[in-house]
Amino acid sequence: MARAATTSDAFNALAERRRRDILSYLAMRERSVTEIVDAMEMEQPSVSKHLKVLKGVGLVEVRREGRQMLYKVNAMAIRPLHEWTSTFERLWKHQLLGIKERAEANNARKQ
Amino acid sequence: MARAATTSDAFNALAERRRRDILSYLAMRERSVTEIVDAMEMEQPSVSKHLKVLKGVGLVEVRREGRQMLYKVNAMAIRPLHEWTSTFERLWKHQLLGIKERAEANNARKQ
DNA sequence: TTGACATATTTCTATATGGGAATATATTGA
DNA sequence: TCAATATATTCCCATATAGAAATATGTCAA
Repeated sequence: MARAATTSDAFNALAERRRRDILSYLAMRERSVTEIVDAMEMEQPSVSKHLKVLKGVGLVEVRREGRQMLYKVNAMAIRPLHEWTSTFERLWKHQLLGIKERAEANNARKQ
Repeated sequence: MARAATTSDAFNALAERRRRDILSYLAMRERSVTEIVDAMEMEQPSVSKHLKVLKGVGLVEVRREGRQMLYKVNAMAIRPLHEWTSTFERLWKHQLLGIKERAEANNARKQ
């Protein structure tokens, strides 16, 4: 078997940096494909293909306005990622606390 | 160009479901490869390869104990994902609020 | 040293990609 | 109807998988 399809879920779709960049750009507001192309400095066909993947997993929504296609983020689709990572939050906070404590113990020794 | 390597960053490494499962399992505590194999119901070589990818991006750490290799999560490496998704939190909360308001307006109309 | 156990690596293969280039489709205004 | 604008699709190709199978490496205990 090969890697899971980019369109299989949000995790796979967002593995690609360019698609995360596009989503971040869309976070401000709805944008046309041309606006995305200009902002991202990518070829238009590439942008269209990335948008297709994002749409495939429900990360963006589209509506037509004349000849333009206006894309916007569907933030709800990002929640599964946020929630999965949140289950580890306790762990890294614990890690950070350990680092802080060791640093303070070090400082005390140096005084 | 093809897809970015699974080892290029945490986003790519975690796109694979099996690797997320392994990390979730390790969230409880340090585990040997055999324990992971038994829990995940995967072939041992597959587990070793997934662990190699996870280690490659710093998502796990290993230490040897006799003939066993004990793997544990490095939760810090998950933070970039958490933080990236957090930038959209405001948006989905806004979405949820909208859904709630529409539901309430609907209820009021039906009374 | 040898055998058993634990883990890692190699080889193979089908498959899906991302980008580039070219082209197709859709919509508008004249 | 036609040209211009906006977007999508197709074709090509180098590349990196994940899993299966076989094998290699490392460590201990007797």
